[in-house]
Amino acid sequence: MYLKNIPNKIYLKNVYLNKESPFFMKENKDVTIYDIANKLKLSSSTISRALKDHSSISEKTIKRVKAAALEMGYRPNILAASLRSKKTKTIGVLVPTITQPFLSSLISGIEITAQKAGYNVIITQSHDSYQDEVNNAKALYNSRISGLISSLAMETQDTSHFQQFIDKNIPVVFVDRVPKNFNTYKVMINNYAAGFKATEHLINQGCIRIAHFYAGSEFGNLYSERKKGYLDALKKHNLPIDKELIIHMNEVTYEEGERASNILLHLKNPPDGIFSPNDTTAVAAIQVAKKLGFKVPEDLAIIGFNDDPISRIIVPGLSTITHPAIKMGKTSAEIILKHLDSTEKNDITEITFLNTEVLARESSNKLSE
Amino acid sequence: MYLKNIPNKIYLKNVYLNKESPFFMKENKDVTIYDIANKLKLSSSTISRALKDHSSISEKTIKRVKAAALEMGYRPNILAASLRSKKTKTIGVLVPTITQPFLSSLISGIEITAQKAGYNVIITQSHDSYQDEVNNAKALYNSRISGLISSLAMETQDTSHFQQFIDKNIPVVFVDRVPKNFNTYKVMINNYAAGFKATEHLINQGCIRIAHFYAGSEFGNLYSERKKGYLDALKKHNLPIDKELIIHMNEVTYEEGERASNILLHLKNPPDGIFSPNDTTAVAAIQVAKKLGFKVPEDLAIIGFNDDPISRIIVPGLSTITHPAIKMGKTSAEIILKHLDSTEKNDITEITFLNTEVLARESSNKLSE
DNA sequence: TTGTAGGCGTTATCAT
DNA sequence: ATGATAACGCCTACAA
Repeated sequence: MYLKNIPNKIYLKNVYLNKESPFFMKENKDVTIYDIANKLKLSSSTISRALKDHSSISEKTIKRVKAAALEMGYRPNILAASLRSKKTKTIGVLVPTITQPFLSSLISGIEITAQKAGYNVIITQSHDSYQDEVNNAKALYNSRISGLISSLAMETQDTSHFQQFIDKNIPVVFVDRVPKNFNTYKVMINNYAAGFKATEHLINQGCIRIAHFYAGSEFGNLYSERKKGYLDALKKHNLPIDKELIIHMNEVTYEEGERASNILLHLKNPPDGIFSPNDTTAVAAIQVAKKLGFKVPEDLAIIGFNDDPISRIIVPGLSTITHPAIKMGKTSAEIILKHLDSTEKNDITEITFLNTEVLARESSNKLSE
Repeated sequence: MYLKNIPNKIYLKNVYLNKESPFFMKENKDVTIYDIANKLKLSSSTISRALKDHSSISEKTIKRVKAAALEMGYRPNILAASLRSKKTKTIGVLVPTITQPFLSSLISGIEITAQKAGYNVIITQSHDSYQDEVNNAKALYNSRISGLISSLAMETQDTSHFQQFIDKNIPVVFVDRVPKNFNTYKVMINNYAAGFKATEHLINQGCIRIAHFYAGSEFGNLYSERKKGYLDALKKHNLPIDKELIIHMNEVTYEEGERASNILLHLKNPPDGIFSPNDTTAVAAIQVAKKLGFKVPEDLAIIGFNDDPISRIIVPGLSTITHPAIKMGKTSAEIILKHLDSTEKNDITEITFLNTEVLARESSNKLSE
């Protein structure tokens, strides 16, 4: 009887031997279930069960145990539990950067949902570099995350570094910038439909020569889908497609937006509308237009994409496509949690499309004149 | 000889019994140092040492071990190592929100530095709620983070929930919104000096009636320091202090900025300059001023704080105070790493002040006329 | 309802 | 230079 739970007892000697925590320091050893067991003359397994309200433990014991745990300042050792159960309760996030408004909102949504479920969120940034993405994926894998949420780096063409998660049945959710040929959960908006809507909105406002910025690699097919929507909207309304009005940019930065806008607005026959696949470049367009003496929206209507904070601050207010960032984050996290909860095989090819809408502000408002 | 390393062998039976991973699934068991040991007819301790280039292991063995590890797809189990060593290699971050440009940049800096050192970053948001801050602190504590970086919630008056970390010798770094009476690492800017510089800049531009927005609780003394700098700059230049021009706001939001600006610009004797403690409210001031027919900077010069992305996009460009967000993040992480590296007692009362500068754009440029 | 025992994977200590 | 062993704290199959 008095011999049980010995291991920890012996080790207590170390409290006095360990240089880093001599007995006079308050850096006291953590209380374990063994300590509670000894105090209550119970076994460690009973404590373990009681703390989790196991059905086989009597009400009375459960109460005693919990009271003692509280009093002794017990905190469960997640590491030990994880090692034993092989489950970590952490979600890994791997995105290009966290400083873009869309992505920081996305992560915020993930954090809120994870938080509630008692999960930790580990973040990593690829800075749009393929190599960093590969390295971070490896690091997260080694950290034994229980699920991964990722948005691809611009550079990424090959996604085999995500396969390791699938092989271990660790759910992977791609958000927004998703790969074409990788079977796993995806949370995205319908970029084609959004591009179509945005363009049609300009057409409805009376634009007949609509320009488009078009960006990035073909792999994360997000921008090319928006472009398709743009083209099809023109077709539907019998408007000619003028290649001169479709400008490619490498990055969707303010500078690239300025460059593209300058090209467009110096054409002999400049556009009367621009559909920009991003708010930053749309704002650049507004500024360049104003500088060159174009009136927005009278001479040139502009619509962006994302509903970034600037879009409501710029004058005139930028019309844009709403992009439900926080909701996408929450949804992604929910998918992970659901996958982990269910014991059966999940269908990981599920794709969730979230809704987007035209948010009309002044920059496209030609009709009220 | 053939009996050693038995434990794992026996357990292998479970591979066939475990419902979640029957033998025909590829969800194979992780390779452990025992597996390598068996294959090479060595002991697990030798493997463990070899993998860490321990000096007592022969070159030859180290090579053999590493080759085998690679070939067998070994990955170290961080959980087991952490449990054993009581060290986790994770940094916890507890901030009001990650969607503010300043904070997302801060976290980005933290992540970059942590990444390089092989640390994970766990993020949590308090949403400026005291209760959430307390809960998140507890959760991070239970996750056994090795260090904490935090910026206080607006609501927070009491910081005793951070004491648990100090008691366990877990380094805590407060950034930007730091508590007055809590002895630990702090990384901040000199808000007093920055407020002084900003105000003096406006005075040098010829302003003689300078207004100021003033926000938030007194506890995180950041805004009150900026205000002190403002007041002292006026004094130094023998300008009167007019209480009418000092407007308190509860939050530093766009809406509050609009409200405050409207009050100011409807005064009989409106200001000819505004020092806003934040870019968002400064931008609001620009917009309100323009709407009311004030010319910026001719009638009203404005300077903000932070150098948020909007400040260079708004027209006229917003003069502001640079706030080295990424650097603050990197510095905070470095402090944590340094603390963890050193075996001696550290001086945790160290305060690091980072430099800020006036970044003059058009919104305060009265002199070039 | 409660207890026993052994293992999760690694590492430090003490041998050899 | 290498090996045996116990311990980190928790959990669960099996026993009582």
